[in-house]
Amino acid sequence: MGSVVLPARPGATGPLTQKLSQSIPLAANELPLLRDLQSGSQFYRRGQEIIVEGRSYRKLFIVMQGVAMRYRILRDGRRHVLNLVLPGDIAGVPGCFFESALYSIRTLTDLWASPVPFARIINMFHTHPQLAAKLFWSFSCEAAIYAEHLIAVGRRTALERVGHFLLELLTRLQAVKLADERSFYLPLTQELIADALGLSIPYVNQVLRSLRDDNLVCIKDKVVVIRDVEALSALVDFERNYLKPLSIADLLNEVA
Amino acid sequence: MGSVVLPARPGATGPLTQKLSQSIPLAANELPLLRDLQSGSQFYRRGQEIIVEGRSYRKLFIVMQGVAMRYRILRDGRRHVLNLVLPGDIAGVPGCFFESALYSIRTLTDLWASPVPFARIINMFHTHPQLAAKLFWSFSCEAAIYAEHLIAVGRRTALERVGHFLLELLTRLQAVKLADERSFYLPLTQELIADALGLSIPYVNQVLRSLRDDNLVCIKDKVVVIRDVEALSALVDFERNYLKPLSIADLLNEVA
DNA sequence: CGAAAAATTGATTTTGATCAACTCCGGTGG
DNA sequence: CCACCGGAGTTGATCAAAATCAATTTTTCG
Repeated sequence: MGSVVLPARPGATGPLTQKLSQSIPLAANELPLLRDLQSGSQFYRRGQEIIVEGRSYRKLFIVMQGVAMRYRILRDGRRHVLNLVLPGDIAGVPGCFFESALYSIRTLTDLWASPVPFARIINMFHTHPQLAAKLFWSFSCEAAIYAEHLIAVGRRTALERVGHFLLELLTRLQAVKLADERSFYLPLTQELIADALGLSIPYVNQVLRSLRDDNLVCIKDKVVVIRDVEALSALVDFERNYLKPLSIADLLNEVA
Repeated sequence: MGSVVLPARPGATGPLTQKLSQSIPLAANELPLLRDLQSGSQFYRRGQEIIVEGRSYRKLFIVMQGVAMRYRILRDGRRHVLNLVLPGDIAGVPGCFFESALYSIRTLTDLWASPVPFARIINMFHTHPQLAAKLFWSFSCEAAIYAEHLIAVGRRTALERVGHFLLELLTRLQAVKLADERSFYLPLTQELIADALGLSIPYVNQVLRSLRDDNLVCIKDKVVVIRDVEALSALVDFERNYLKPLSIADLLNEVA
């Protein structure tokens, strides 16, 4: 197990704080707690399994830097990639509330993440109910992402799936300042895309080539450039509503 | 809008209480609150839209009796059914934290459900943090169900998908005493199954016929009988772990 | 009872999988 | 520095699972 503890940078807020603050006003007294949750970064090298299906675990992992994937291997060896875990995401939910892990999580790059024991999260419901509500809200938004994946895989064509996949990553990475208006850096393999979208590798390759030929998407040296976000969104029927949640402020204000 | 308020039966606990209590010990002081949440049942007739995509809404709905589906219509008219909402389920999560509903929810039968304003849920994080944690836990388990759907639609054959779908419903309905060891009553149409699994209607029909011919599953008069649960589970690689969550008791005890 | 919804079936087509090379590239060790 | 190795990308030929199309029958429900 890689286990080099990163020195905590006092001023840094951490990607989770950044992500949350985009749509939820965070109270002054919540910031130190959030910073503390993200302070115990451990190092995991590329290709390492953070969570192994079938084994039990008692921690969540707040990703600080780097990328991982959550996946399952079926009995016939097929793999399905459930999602990519980006900086600011919390790895281990859902699936944490089971005797043993339902899915595996493996790093795609060298990665720093802060492990947080379950008990600490549960405890937060008592000590910081408002912050707990905000995390609850955040998980609900994540569930909306999975729902969109389900629709994409269930009822969309290969081209639409690939387009959605890339546009979603663009939007999610923008939320943590890891993407500019139209491009981002990620070590995506075509195998990974295929396993996330329920497609075969050669067909993903074919779809990507056609997107490249149409000057819509270019992937080179691990940099994904979406040359025309509007055109691609229209082509694949992408609505980013599900990634732009309502500010929870109104609801909280009614209570506070 | 149907809006006949059901008289509250003082002794009844409600399906949500029943479902939760299967894997979470509920404290004595939480029971009245849970009962109260489920007490304001409204009636919705079959085929009615409880939540309409694109419209805003400010309530969740605890289903007391009857069944509904959550779905999305795509621009080309295709429909994808995200899940079935059974008694004891809370309709409206996820998707509630957005400006407008991301999905529609329509009843499949006459249905009674108790609307609960968001503010009341949020408020519970302050007044009953432990119960809030339990609801949070419950939503996380639901997220595991969607993850399994995603795997099924992404990487399983049509036969496996249908088998999983029926076995999952059996297990979920058993948790609220609406199924016996091997059968349950539900108004499933083949169109509904097709739209939930990303298949075409004729193909679903073909798969169901082959299951019937093999004496594994029989659907007649809205009663689904799984003639050999073990054999079907083995055939379609169904593991019910994801529906049997860890009791949260240990985690809560560490705190209380 | 009658209309509409749902189920069933078969013929045909399509999307995307599978199979099989082959290439390109980056790292690594001699 | 270069040969080599393995992973990833690319391509084309062929195949198959499942979609689509088109009736026809059965069931359900008002």
